[in-house]
Amino acid sequence: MSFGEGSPPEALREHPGFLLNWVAARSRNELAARLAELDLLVSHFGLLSLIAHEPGLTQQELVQRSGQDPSTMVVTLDALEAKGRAERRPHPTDRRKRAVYLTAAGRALVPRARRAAEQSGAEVFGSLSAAERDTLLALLGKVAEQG
Amino acid sequence: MSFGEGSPPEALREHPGFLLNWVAARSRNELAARLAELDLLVSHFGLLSLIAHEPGLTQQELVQRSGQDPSTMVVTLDALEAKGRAERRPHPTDRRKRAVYLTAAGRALVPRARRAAEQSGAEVFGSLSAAERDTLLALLGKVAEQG
DNA sequence: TATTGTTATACTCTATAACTATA
DNA sequence: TATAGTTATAGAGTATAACAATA
Repeated sequence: MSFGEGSPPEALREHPGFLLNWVAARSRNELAARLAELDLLVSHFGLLSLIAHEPGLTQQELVQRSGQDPSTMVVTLDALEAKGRAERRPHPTDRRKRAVYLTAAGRALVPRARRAAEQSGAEVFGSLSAAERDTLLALLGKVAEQG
Repeated sequence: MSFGEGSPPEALREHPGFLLNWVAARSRNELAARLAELDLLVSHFGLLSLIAHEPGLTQQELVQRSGQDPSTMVVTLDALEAKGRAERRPHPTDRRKRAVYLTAAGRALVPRARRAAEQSGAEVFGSLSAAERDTLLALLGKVAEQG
């Protein structure tokens, strides 16, 4: 079943999990399209945000915070580094570790990407009032917390 | 960014789209785990539900209703057919077309899969009250409608 | 000529296991 | 012995393009 395009099949609308996945796929596709204009993948945006939030973390720490696989982290960081948006630096006390920072270009990209994310959010959730959007966010937050 | 395990990174919680995808991935993983006990993939469950809802549709019609790619539809139906859960029959008036039906085993599987989906839903949305779940469903439905 | 279903193929995303260098 | 990072590889899941049969 491929999600997020057109409208969801009637037969499955009653399932909250299905509807959730459908809407999520649409929001994800929207976000991907917006971020593509900045030459950014969704996963790269996520990692960029993490590094911006806590610069100097090791790859292991980024792995823990993102839930990404360590090997995937290597590939993602390679890509960010190849585009000059992040850099690995030697860790001050442990030569096995690499501390990860954003470059100036990477830092400049964060607010632009954040705006793109907000625009895609506005597009997807445009049919909801501000109050409804707050309610949705609160409910999702509640579900996410009991992981 | 791999979604749905542990708890979402603080830095991204403010984005409704991100949170949505996070929760959706968790619900999807939960559903996949439940359906695996019935030897069912999520995409197969979706298609099974579609066929149960409107038996005798052609593959093209299933493609339109599901949003799946035609080539993917072939593979999915092959798998359902190999497990004796669905069957292609000749179309009465157009020899190019195949009418798709569930077998008795396929029909018997639908309520069991539906129960599994309900259980996984209860697991994921367990922290919400019934009223909150209704609200969430209504809000998601509203978002989904304006595709 | 257009449509239905099919095949072969390729691409993206992610995970597993084995390796290295350091601790 | 254990940990951080890396590499090579494989597995889902999905999409693209070309094809045969039929309309």
